[in-house]
Amino acid sequence: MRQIYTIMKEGKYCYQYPHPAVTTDCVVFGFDGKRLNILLIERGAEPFKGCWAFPGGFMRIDETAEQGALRELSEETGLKLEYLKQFGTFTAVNRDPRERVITIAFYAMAKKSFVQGGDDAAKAQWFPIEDVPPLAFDHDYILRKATEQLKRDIHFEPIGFDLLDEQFTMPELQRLYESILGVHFDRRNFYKKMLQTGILEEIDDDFEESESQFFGAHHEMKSMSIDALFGESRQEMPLPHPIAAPSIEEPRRRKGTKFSFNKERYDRLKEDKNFRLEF
Amino acid sequence: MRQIYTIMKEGKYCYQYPHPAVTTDCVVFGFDGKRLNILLIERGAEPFKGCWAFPGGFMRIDETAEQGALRELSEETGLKLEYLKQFGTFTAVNRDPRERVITIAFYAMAKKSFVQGGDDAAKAQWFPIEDVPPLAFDHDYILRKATEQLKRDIHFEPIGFDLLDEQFTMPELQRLYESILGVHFDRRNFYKKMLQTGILEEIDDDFEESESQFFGAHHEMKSMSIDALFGESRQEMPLPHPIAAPSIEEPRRRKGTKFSFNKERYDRLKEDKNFRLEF
DNA sequence: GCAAAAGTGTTCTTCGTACACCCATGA
DNA sequence: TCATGGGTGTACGAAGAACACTTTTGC
Repeated sequence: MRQIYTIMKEGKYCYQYPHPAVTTDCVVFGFDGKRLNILLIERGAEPFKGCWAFPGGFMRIDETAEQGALRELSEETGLKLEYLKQFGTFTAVNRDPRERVITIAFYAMAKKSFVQGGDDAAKAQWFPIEDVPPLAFDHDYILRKATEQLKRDIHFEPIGFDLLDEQFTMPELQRLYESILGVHFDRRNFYKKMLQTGILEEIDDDFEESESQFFGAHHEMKSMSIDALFGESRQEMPLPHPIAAPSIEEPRRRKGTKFSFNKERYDRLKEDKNFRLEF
Repeated sequence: MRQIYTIMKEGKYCYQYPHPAVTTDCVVFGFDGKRLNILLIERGAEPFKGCWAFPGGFMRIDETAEQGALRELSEETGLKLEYLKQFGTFTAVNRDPRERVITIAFYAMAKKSFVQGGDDAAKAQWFPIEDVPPLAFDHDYILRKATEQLKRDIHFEPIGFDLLDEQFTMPELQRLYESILGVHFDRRNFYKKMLQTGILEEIDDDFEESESQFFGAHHEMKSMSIDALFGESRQEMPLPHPIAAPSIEEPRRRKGTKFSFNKERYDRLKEDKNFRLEF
C-alpha cells in the first residue's frame, strides 16, 4: 500500500472520499473435444509479472462493466464475443497489492478454433481446467466460483452449445456435458433426454454429406441456412491466428449424425412454461 | 454531472485515472404470513429525496462489499443479519446523477418481527412485493433481478426457513413457497415432498403446548434446545421497535403441527450427494 | 354450530435409470 | 479385418401429480 502515495501525488482525479479502482475479469471457457479449457494470459507487468491471469483490466469511467470486459477481452486475446455472464464481484480488501481494487467477474464461452492472440498480452493460452497453473491475484478463487456457476447454469440454460460448432454430434455434446459436470452419462439415456427436450435439430444427412467435404472452410450455403436459423447472434468466422493449445491425441472417430441447436424453438419452449434442461 | 466538479475541488483522494464510486444495496425480503415483502427506506437527501430505496450506501475503503452492506443495513434499519447473498453488480453509466456509481447488490432474509427502525433513514417500511412504490435510481430493475434470483435459489437452498420463525407449520411454509414462486401446490403433495427431504423435524406437541403459553417471549429451555440445534448462527431476539407494516386481515387459523428446519441434517444430506430441494 | 383451515393415502402417469447388441468407419 | 466408437429399445422402479373426506378449532 506504499505505492498509493506516489499515485496520489500525480493524481488528477480527486474525490472527497476514497474510491476503489474497478476492474473486470473474464473467465473464458473452451472445449477441445475432450476437456474443458480456460483461456489465460501471461502478465507482462507487475504485480504478478509472468504469472497467468484472466483477461481483464480497468473499467473505464464511461463504459459499463460488461463493455469493459468485452473490450479488454478483445484487446488481450482478439476474441470478439457478444455474451458475457456476470457471476460475481470480488472485494477482498487486499486482493491487489497496488491499491484497493474490486473486480467484476464474467464468464464466457468460446468456440476454441475462433481464438487468436492479441496485442496487449505477452501470451494467451488455453489450459485444461484440471491443469491450470497458479494464478495471479485471487484468480484461483475466482476460477473456482466460475466453474461452480457454470455447473449450476448448464442445468437450466442451453449454454453448452456455445462451446461447440454450429453442428455437432451427440457424442460430442455428451463429452462436453460430462467434462463440465464431471460425471458419466449412459449414452442411450443422454440421447433420449436431449432429443426429447425438443431444442435439437437433426441435420439432413445428404445435405450435410455434400457440404462436409469442405472441411474447415465456411461454405456459402451452410452459412446461409445457419444465419436464417440463428439470426446474427453467433460468432461464425474463424479468426486468423488460433492460439496454440497443448495438442491432445485425437481418438479416431466415426463420422456420426450432426445436430444443431434450434434457438427459436428453445425460446418458444422457455416462454410457454418454466422449461428446464435438467441434467 | 455538474456537481462532480465541486467535489473534485474539495477532493482529498486523488488518482491517476478516474475511479467510480462503489455502493452496496440490500434487498431484504420478509414474509408476513401471506405475502412476500421487502424493506425500503425513504431517502432523506438528494438525489431522489423522498423516494423509496433499498438500504445501502457507500462502501468504505477498508471493508469488503459484504461488510459494507451489513453495516449500512444495520445503520439504516437496525437489522443485524449475518448472511447476505450477492446477486449482481449494476454498472449502467448514468444510474446515479451525482457521479459514476456502481452498486454491488445483495439480498437477505429477515424474520419480520425482528426489525426495528434505525437512525440513518427518515423512515423504513415493509411493502408487499406486488405493491412497491416507484423506487430511486435503478432500484426497480434491481428488485426484479433480486426476485428472479430468489426464485431460482429457493429451488436448491433452504433459504425459505430464514423468513419464518424457528418453528412453523406446514401451511405457513407452503404459503411462503407459493408466494415466492407464484404458484399453487397441492397440500398433500407439498407435505409429502417436504417431509421426505428429511430436513424437517416435527416438534413434540406436548413440549410445544407447554411452552407456547409464553407467546412472544423467549423461553429458556426452548432457547437452549434451538441453540444446540443451530449453533450461534441465527437471529433470535426480537428487537424493541418492529417497523409498522400495512396490517392485513389475518384469516383465523387452526393451530397446526409445528416443524423446525434441521440444519445439521441438511448439511449431512448436502455433502452425501448433490441434494436438491426441487420445488 | 358453523365456517375455515389442518391433516391424511392411493392411483396413475411420467421420468430416470440400468442394460446389450449391431453397425459404420478408419487404421 | 479388426478395433473403436456410433446408434438404438425395453423393462423396472421412483417420483410427481391428481384427487376427497374427516378432524380440529376459532369465531
